Amino acid sequence: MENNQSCIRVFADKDQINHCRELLQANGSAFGQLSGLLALAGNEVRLKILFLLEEENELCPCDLSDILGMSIPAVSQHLRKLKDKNVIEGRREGQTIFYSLKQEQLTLFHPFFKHIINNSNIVTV
Amino acid sequence: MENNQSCIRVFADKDQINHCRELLQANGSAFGQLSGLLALAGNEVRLKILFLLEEENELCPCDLSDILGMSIPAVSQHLRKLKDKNVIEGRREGQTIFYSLKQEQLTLFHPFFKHIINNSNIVTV
DNA sequence: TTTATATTTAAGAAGTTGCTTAAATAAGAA
DNA sequence: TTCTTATTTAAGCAACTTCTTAAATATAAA
Repeated sequence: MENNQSCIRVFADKDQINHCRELLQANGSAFGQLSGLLALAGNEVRLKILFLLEEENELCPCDLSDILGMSIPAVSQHLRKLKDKNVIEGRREGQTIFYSLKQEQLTLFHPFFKHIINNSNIVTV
Repeated sequence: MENNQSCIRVFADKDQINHCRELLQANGSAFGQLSGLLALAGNEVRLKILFLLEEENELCPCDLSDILGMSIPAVSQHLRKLKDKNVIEGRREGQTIFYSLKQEQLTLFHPFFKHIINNSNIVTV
């Protein structure tokens, strides 16, 4: 931002602005971490994957590809993002890898699943 | 997806796959709508804006620019996205426009604010 | 070992996001 | 009206996302 003659309102409440700055500082990396997780669920495909894992307990990339109607590499790349942020984990059974939700971020994601069910009921009924 | 000889596992559970497809269909546009909202909060700047509006009740683009340390047009463009999805609303007072959270999506976003507070406490204490 | 199956990885293209700068709009004060 | 302040809008650009296709990896079966 090269704009030094920035707006700084005449009636700006300096105390409020400082208080806000401190609020952000006090909460340190929490914003980055949380927004990172929300960005995962902010993609429709990944939200569906999370919802399906909640419902079915575990699913493999192949089945997800079939269910979602998209290529296996595309699904695999979404799963990797979810795994990288500790949202899901995989267990191998022969050639197949079954993915499931990790407990770690479930408290955050759980309300979304209810939100989906509730919202579609309103539309459907 | 041009890949017709798709993976379709030998041991795939056809019933489970069909059940999943129906689950997605039954919930119609809910996934698109919810992921759209989550994508808003999935940006660190916008998450901070939402958090600040929750804390301060209302703030103008100019103050937000000052608090967040970014240009006014950049802030304004984030506010527009939030307004377009009915998450915030503005009221004019002279030349200043004060933005605040709308009740509409508050149930969804409220847990995030608690999450931020809790998470930063863990780190700080 | 060769072949088939399940998954991942990598390179590249197309689309989206989020900033910048400059110009436009809108209201208040001189 | 002209000037200042607050905000929005628009064009352009760099970075990021998400897909595609092809190749690599890993396990199991012939």
